[in-house]
Amino acid sequence: MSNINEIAKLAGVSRATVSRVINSKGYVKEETRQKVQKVVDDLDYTPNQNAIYLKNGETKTIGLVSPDFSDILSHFLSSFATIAKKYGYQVTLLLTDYHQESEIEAFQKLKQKQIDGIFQIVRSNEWEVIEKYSKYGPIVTWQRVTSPKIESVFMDHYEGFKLGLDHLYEKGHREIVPFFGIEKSLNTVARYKAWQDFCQEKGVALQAEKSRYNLHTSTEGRELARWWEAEKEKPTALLFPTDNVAVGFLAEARERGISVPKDVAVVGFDNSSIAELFNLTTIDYPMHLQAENAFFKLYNQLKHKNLPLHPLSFKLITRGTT
Amino acid sequence: MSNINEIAKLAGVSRATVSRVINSKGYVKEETRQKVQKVVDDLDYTPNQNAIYLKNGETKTIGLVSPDFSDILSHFLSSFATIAKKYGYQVTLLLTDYHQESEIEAFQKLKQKQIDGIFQIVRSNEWEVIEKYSKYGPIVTWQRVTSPKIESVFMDHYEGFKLGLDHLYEKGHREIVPFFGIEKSLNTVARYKAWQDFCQEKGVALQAEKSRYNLHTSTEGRELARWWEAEKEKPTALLFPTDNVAVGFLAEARERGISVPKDVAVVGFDNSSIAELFNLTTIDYPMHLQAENAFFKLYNQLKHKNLPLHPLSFKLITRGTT
DNA sequence: TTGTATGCGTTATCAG
DNA sequence: CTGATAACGCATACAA
Repeated sequence: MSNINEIAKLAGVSRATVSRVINSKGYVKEETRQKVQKVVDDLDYTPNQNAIYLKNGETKTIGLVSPDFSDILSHFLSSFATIAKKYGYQVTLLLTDYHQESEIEAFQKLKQKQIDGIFQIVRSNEWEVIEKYSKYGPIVTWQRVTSPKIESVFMDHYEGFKLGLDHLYEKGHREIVPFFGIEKSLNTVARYKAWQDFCQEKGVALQAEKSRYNLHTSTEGRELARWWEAEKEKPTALLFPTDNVAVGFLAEARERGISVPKDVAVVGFDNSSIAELFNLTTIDYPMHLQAENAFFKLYNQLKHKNLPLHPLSFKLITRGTT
Repeated sequence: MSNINEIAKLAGVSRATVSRVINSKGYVKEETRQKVQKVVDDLDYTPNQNAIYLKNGETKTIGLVSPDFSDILSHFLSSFATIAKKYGYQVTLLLTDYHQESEIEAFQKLKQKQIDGIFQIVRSNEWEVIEKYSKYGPIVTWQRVTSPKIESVFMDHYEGFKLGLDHLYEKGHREIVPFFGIEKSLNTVARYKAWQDFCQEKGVALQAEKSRYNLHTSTEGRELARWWEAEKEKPTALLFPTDNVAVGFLAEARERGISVPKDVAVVGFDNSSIAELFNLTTIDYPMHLQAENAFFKLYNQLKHKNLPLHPLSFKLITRGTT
């Protein structure tokens, strides 16, 4: 279509001047600036990004590698993309569908100069395979990893879950049942371990048969309220995998006349905005800051800067449901 | 890093020859081919895609524009990406989060030569705004649209839903309750209209209060089984928004000793693979073919070809649940 | 304040 | 079968 040459010719200036106008860089007399701008507007000209990428040797784009559309991804992405944009970067989603080859393809984009860095939610290939790509650009992951080449923004959910359990114990509860999200995820494993250790430490019985996995929606939370009501030996406190599930429970409980926390105490997880609306005691999980840190780590490597990172820790937010 | 020049120097040949080896194009003596290949392997060389894109004037990439991660998107994407790959195209996901400006940014990529064409699930901007971008590359959409510039693979769900309702009527059912997916979606509106028209045509009562919206998961299907069981005036037939929801109903029904289709007839929607496993009567919704058509339409415009399109129509698949 | 010249890394045409 | 050379569209150092 139209290129910088054409604009230059029509405006009666050199390509360099057109470039200066487009990028508002360097000195341009206001008069010529307007002249050039008019031609740009008239021809509806937009620079060819591939030429710019090639010239600059960077794409100002970060690849976000994930095996699928998860709930985490969607939250993470929005925080990550926002902070990235603030620093002039775009984010492109690279879905692998749990295929190792697709993941390799994503990393190849780093090598092929299509993206400047990668943030990886969950890996499919071995770390040794992934590590090799770090020489083509920075790689940061959400998972726990001990590699000098790959940085991480991992948070140990063991700590967070423990916070909730201890809080309920202090409130006098001895019949605590926790629920979990994705069964095989490392975070669920860590949370489960916290439960195990808690039971052993406090000498209370771990009633595994009452717990459940793969809970995500508020609809499922509602269902749990019906389950609790029907249960003969009712637990006195429940610890939910997300605020979302917890508020489903609260909504159904309210409709059924179950009194929280009198009949049963409820603790959520995430401290999402809905938690406050339901006056829900929850564990603050600073995913937003985690996403910012992830970007900062990439940016620091890319631009040899030293932007400070947010300190990350789980926090108990005590509200009215305990 | 290493570029084609370096390879050429080390292999003692010209850039042109290296290019021929890399792309297996043109004549190269086997001996020199091997010599070059060795250097390529040794240096772990990969061509810079931006240079290739610039040179070729195309990226062999289609942008898939969607406002969010929907269930539809995930299914559509996998079919679409598969057929695209077969023709040498990649697919990149462009999420707009329902923001008009984000959608514009996605279309800008067409203008900036970052993608060759666009498939759009659901628009946020007016068609007049979107149309303007069609001069930079082909645009195909999943929605209904009458524009000479934008092609569509729209299917009217009215037809499909009608098929299910008529089938149940023929089987003698007069107490039919349909359920729906996303409340405001155009497809839901079309399905609802089919229900209205059906009731009027057959002279049966439309019991809107028994129906429900926003049903997606099999867990929600299970819940509907419990609802049905508790209901005093039980409908004799149910029409579900997706097979997924329907099989949840079937699973729960089985556990509760509800007999299908004796106690209640069940019809799904989509004819997904799970439908066959549950011997579920359903409406075949050829999304896979729709995705292929979407790509073919883009490809035909891009390459001035004339690949034939699949004929698209809803089909009733009668199985054991009616 | 503006223009000239050069290079980013690749492919394709044309000669040899 | 191979190499020199000219694009692709842009940004920038340097000169003017």
